[in-house]
Amino acid sequence: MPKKVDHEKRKEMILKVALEVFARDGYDDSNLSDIAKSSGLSRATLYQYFQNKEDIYYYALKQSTEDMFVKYSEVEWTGKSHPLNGILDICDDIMDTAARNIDQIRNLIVAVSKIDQQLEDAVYRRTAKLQHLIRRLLRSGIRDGVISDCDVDIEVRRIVILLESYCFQLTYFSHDSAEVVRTVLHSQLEILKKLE
Amino acid sequence: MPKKVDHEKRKEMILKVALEVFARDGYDDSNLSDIAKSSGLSRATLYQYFQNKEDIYYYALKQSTEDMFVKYSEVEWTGKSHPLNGILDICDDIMDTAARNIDQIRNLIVAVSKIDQQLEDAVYRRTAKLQHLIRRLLRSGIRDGVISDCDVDIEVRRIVILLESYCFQLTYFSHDSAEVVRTVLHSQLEILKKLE
Amino acid sequence: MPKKVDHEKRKEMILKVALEVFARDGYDDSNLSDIAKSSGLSRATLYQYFQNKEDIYYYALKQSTEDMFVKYSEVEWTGKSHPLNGILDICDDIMDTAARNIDQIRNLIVAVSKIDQQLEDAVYRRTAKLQHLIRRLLRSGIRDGVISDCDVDIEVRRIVILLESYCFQLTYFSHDSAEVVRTVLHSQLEILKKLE
Amino acid sequence: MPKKVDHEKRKEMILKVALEVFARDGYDDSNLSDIAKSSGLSRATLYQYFQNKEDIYYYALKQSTEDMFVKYSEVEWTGKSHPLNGILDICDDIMDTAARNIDQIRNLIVAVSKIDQQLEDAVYRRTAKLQHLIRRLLRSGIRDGVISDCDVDIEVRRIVILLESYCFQLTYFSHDSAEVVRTVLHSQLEILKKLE
DNA sequence: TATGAATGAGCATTCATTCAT
DNA sequence: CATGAATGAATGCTCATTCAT
Repeated sequence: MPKKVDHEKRKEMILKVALEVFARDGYDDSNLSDIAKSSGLSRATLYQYFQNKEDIYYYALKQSTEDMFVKYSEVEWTGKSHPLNGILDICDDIMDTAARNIDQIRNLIVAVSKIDQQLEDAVYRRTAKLQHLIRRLLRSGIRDGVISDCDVDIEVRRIVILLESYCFQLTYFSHDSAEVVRTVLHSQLEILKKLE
Repeated sequence: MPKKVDHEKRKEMILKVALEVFARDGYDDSNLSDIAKSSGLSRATLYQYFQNKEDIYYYALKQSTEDMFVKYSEVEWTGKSHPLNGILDICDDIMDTAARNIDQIRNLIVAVSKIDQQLEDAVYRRTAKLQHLIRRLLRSGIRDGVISDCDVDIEVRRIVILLESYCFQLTYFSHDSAEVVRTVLHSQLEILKKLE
Repeated sequence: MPKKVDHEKRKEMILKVALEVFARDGYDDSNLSDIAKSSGLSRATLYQYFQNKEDIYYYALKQSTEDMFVKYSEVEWTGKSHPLNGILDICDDIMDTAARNIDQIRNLIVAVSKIDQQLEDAVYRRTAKLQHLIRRLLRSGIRDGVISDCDVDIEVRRIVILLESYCFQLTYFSHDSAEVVRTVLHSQLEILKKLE
Repeated sequence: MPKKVDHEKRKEMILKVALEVFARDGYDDSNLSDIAKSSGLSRATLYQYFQNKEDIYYYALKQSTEDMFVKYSEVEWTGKSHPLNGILDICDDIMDTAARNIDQIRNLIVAVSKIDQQLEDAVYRRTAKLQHLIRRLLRSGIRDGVISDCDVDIEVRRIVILLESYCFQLTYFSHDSAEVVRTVLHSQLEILKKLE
């Protein structure tokens, strides 16, 4: 039973390389030769690990996003002094992460809009836990009287959309522009604070 | 010089057709055969009007954006009851226009990020007059004491960025999501209103 | 209006070359590079005349068979001394033609069995007029009392099948073997002669 | 030497599986992966039993044909009432067998025409015993005065060729068409019967 | 002996671009 | 001016075959 390489490890390695290539050139302008060369493998070998180009793309993105959002399902964000601070911390953390992984974000945006017909659903699914967490924080804040009564669903959506916009600015414009979105987000959260 | 007019007319005609094709299929998935066929010309003839595919794309987009923002240089927006209402009307008008031309917007976003290396500058150039108009309105409002004192440049940038986000949501998500951005924009403008 | 080459002529030239290549290598083992090279054209150019490889194959065969059977719709075969001699002449003519175009025949057999799922129908369609002619000759012979009463349809079918077998022997075996089929065919026709 | 037996057994098993795959998909459209998977072996292992794909094909066919014609070397066919009935029985038996194994026959025809350059010789070799048997039956009939004097070699060849034609019709056309060949064969044998 | 891993060679197809007329 | 004709350069994908373990 010869088993020179760890199949899963190789797969991940390829995906990592592929993600870089896709991020740099986009799906259409990239080609398997590049990915193969960067992987130190032949084009044919890629087909032992993945069905086709789209398959590689799909899994590269999947892995990328799963890594990115997995932590927001944790409970560590709930014990804050003020629920809005919890939300704010989460949002800041997401934006910081995004800022540190611009390539992945860029790729994600271009990518999903091509493969997944319903980007909205795709993002929704991936951020479902995150949205749930924010919703819970908002509700507890309203219950405790520290967040003014508001339509929770709409506020959650606003927050998510601003986070998306942050990523968009990051991708297509600059870090500076993205930071402006951060101030808007902060300001929107501020409005929710109940005046005593 | 009647020939010259024909030449220009035909050029514009090609660009118009090209824009439709690009909007429908995207840059990569479109091809010159389609544009030629839709123009009623041969593929080779396109090369007498433009250097190459990218050239056609570039000018098609340029024309598209120029058409879109040309009206915001007018002065009709200045005579409003409250300068913020003027800004609001302009923003709403832009967003309405965008909503009515989703394909062009989508194209624009994907396009410019490919050709123009500095998307930020490109957008800046195209919206320069618009930004100038908003800035003037803000300043006059502050001078008149109806807009609270604020960093005008930052506010203008916020507005522009939110408008961009509106377009982004329109392109990659849905009309509904985009409308959420509109509420954020309204809310941000509301904050600027001076309390008496 | 430049028109350096006659489109139809070029098409025919390509088909002629293609037929040779297909006849020599078979459909699967042939490739467009070969056809292109033999045509003195580039691979890409072939696609200006035909949709794809299968298309070239299809038309090459179509042309080949149309040429081959077109003459049997003529009436020149009817004025013979004995209707069986007419049939015999036709059959001999077909077999002679086949013997002179072994490559085309070989190609036809391999080809149609791959592309056309219903080879039987394909051959039937192409030999319909021929069958009709033989049927008419048989009937007139029976009416005149020089051909013994028989099931005309079955006899026609026998003749066609023996002609096919002749081609089959020609293709997969040898000219000599095929000639044995000719003697069988002759002998079968002889049986039909009415003894006085 | 138990290993040796296993080796042969496995070889036969592979050939059996291969024959099925080849019969189903044809030589070109089949691939070693399929054969390997169906054999429960890895692709690489096949190369320990056979040189290459063509080798597998060759032996698969060889085994197939040997199985098919092996019984006609027996003597059970000689004790018939009339030698022509013996021949007729043999021919019918062959045609029945062929009709029951259309896939193998089809494969055989396509196959041998590819690998064996001299198909005629190949078939001759495989049917040598059969031809010998028929020849003996014919001669004994002539000697006994129940079969009219004829060129035995030619008649044997006719019979073999009609049997081939039966298989050909079976492969490329239909069972019905093949049956027409059977009537021709019967009719040809009938002619040999000596009139008293 | 068996096989997981890797690959070279090959193929159909697309398309932007050039050029002679 | 306009265009029919031609093509080079890519690209995704397949598969028989080799080899180290």
